[in-house]
Amino acid sequence: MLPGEIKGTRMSNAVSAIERFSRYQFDDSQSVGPVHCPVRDVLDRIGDKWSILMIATLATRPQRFSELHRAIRDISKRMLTQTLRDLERDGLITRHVFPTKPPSVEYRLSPLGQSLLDPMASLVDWADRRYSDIHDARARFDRAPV
Amino acid sequence: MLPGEIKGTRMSNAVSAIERFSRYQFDDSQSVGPVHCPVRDVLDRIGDKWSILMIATLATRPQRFSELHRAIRDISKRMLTQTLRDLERDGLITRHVFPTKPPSVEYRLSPLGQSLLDPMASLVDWADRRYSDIHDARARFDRAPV
DNA sequence: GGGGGCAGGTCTCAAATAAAGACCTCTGTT
DNA sequence: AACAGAGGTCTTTATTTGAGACCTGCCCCC
Repeated sequence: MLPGEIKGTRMSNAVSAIERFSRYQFDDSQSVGPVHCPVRDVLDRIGDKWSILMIATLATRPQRFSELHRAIRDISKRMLTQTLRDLERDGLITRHVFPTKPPSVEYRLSPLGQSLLDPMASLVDWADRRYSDIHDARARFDRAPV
Repeated sequence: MLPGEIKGTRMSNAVSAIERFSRYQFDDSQSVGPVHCPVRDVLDRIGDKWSILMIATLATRPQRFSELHRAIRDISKRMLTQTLRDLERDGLITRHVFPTKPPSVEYRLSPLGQSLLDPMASLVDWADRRYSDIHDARARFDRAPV
C-alpha cells in the first residue's frame, strides 16, 4: 500500500488541505520549542463548546444577548459573554449597541463569520447524517468484552 | 429584512444544514428538561482539542501509538490514549494489535472516519485561508480603546 | 420618592476537565 | 543483572466551565 492510499482506494483530493495541515504538524514535530500551527490556532478557538452553536444561531438572523440566551438554554451568562467577546475579537461577529432604555445590544455575523457558514454546514451535515452510525458504534463499543 | 436573509443578500443554500441544526436548538429551547441535539452530540466529541488533529494525522497513513505521539508533540500520553479510545468508541478509527515483541498497536481510520475527511478538509481549508484575517482582527481588537 | 423590573452584563466560588510526568509490565538485549 | 522500548495507567496540579448572586442605569407604578 502506497502513502496517500487507504485500503487501496485513492483518497479524495479535497483532502489536500488536510495534507497541508499535517505538514504544518510534521514541520513542527521536527523542531524544538513551542508548537505553532495557524490551523490549530483557528480551530482551537471555534472548536470550543459554544462557538459553532453561536454562529449557527446567528446565521438565521442577528440577535440580542438575551435572545441568544433563550435560544441556547444551557449556556451560562458567563460563557455567553465570553464566547461572544472571543468571536468578536476574532472578527467573526460584530456588536452593536442601541441607545434604547435600557440599552440593547445586538450581535450579528460579519462577512468573515458568514464565510465560515459553508464549511461549517458541511460538517453539520456530516454530523446529522452520520449520527446514527456513531450512535450505533458507541453502543457496540460499550457492550464489547472488557 | 426577511428571515433567511442577511444584509439583503440571500444566504448560500449550503446553509440549509445549519438551519436544520438551528431548528433542533429551537425545538429544544421550547421544551423543558435536559438539552438533546444529535449534531451537538457529535460535534462536541470531535470538537475537542485533539480529535481533528488526530484524524488529520491518521489521514495520510495508519500509525502506531508512539508515532502519533511523536507527530503531535504536545499531547500528553494520557490525552493521546483517551482521544484514541473516544475515536475508536465512536467508530471513527480502528485499533489493531500486532503480536510483535513488544506488541505494537496500529490505529487507522475506519470508513466512517474517512467520510469525515471531506467536511473536515473544507473547515481546515477555511482556517488556513482566513488565518491572516483572524490574526489581524485580534490585533485590532487588542489595541482598541477600553 | 420607594419599590420593582429589565437589559446586559460582572464576580465569586465550586465542580469538571486537561496536562505533566512518575510509574508499570512484559519481553529482549548486553 | 541492568537497561531499553512499547503502550499504556495513576496521581497531582492547573485550567476551564458552570451556577448563581450581585451591579448599574433608567423607567414605570403607586
